Amino acid sequence: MCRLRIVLPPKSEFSDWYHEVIQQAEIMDIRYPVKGLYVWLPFGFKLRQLVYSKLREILDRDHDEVYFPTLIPEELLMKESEHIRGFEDEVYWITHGGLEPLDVKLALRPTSETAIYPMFKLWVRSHADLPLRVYQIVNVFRYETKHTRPLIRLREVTSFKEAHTAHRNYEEAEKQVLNAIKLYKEFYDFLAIPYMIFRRPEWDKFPGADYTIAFDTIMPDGRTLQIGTVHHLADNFAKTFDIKYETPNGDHAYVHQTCYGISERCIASLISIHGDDLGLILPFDVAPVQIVIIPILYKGKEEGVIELSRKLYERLKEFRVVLDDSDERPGAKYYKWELKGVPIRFEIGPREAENNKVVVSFRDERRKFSVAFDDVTPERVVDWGRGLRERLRWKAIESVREKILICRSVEDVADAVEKRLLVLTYSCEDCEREFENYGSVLGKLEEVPEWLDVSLEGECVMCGGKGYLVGVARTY
RNA sequence: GGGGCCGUGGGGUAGCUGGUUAUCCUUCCGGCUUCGGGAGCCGGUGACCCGAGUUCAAAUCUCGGCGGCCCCA
Repeated sequence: MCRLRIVLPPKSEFSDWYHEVIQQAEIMDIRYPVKGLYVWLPFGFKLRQLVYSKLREILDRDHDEVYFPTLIPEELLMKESEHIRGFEDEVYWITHGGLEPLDVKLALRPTSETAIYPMFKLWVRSHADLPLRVYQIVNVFRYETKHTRPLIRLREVTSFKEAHTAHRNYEEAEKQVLNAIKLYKEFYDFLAIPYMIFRRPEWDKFPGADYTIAFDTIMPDGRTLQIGTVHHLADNFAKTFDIKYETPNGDHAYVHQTCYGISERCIASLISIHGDDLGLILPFDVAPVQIVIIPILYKGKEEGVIELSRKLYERLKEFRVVLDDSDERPGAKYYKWELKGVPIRFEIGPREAENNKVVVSFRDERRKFSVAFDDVTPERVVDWGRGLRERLRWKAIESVREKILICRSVEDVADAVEKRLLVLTYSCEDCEREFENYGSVLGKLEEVPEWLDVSLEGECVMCGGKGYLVGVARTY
């Protein structure tokens, strides 16, 4: 009698699923008529705000938030030669003011090093000004020519959190790199997203950096997604932008810098890794709607049901809770709020009203159980939220783990990458680049995740020499 | 970087070897009725991507632009 309407493609068809879920769950409207630019819808923007306020909270402990201009004059952008070589083919240029051609072309920032560091030169005078740690959350522009995808490959990255720091020497900057990694771990653990940390190969590091550390996660189709990067810049930019400080004994020295960033790809991974065939599954802390209460109204028995629903609503007001008394039928409401990833649902019908109970269902498990109304306290709800995050975390780790294969021979590598697995194998420095023939080389694994059992060192599968663990995969 | 496919109401589509009022589903709006996993009935709003060309006549054919999707490197 009730025809099952298929609204989402199954998650096993990941590309289609992703495309649809982003629209249907009202994360983004992807119909904006410029390639690579998308509109954040209210629900998606709320999710963004909740996720980024966690990121802010983490950074605010020892960084200051700032805001630099979007436009960078050509001369500054071009100053660091290696840096600009990495970006020049994807910079947007402003060439006119009204009808007048501009004397100085202005770039829409592809990232902000060249905007920020000339100011660092002015700000840093003595060793007492160091360390200097700032961050901003801004849009950046890149003229992508390949496939653009909402939240993943954009021409306007709308939510780029970039941090920039300056230190007295290489070692202190390196400590900051480790600190940044720690902060990013905390952030992704909070989102229950598994990650692996790689040191990018020389040819793939950030243009102008001494080295680059990257966070990668694995999407449901087996391709990896880079969801965070940390760069040690040494004194490369300091020399270019002449950022010097006076040491305690009166000498002058160049600062050593780091920068590190996270973009809305964190939202892409959040959606992709936890979601299922019915839509989003969001951790309790970042869900725009944390709780939905659905009254089940029978003719003539509405009063008690509405009364108990309101009472529950009042009691849980400190959370983001919706009492859905619209005139859709209960089943339709269940599907709607499941699509939107609401972690906890309460159902209240005549049976519950009569016995002072409520029916509870968690988004990830979908089984229902009955609880006495008086037992539904805010503390209990927080507890349920914690439990849900743990379950999500383990489920995510499982799904990532089964997409990793440890390979002991070159043939296995080729085969596994073809099957969309993330390959971990051993390589020495000389042979590392050879693996580019099979997929993208993610670099040297910096540390073994607690959920993976593998040794960081072994024999290079190419030449038999002393090797370290490297990742090879298809990437986004 | 190379190749292929496609643009029709808000979403998904039929029509495309040119010819009357552009098909169906869904969404949306109004009404009735119903409500324990996507109810039903009645009524209504709403579309041929843009530009040029061919033609008596273009959603339909040709070219260009813009936009989207897929495959390979």
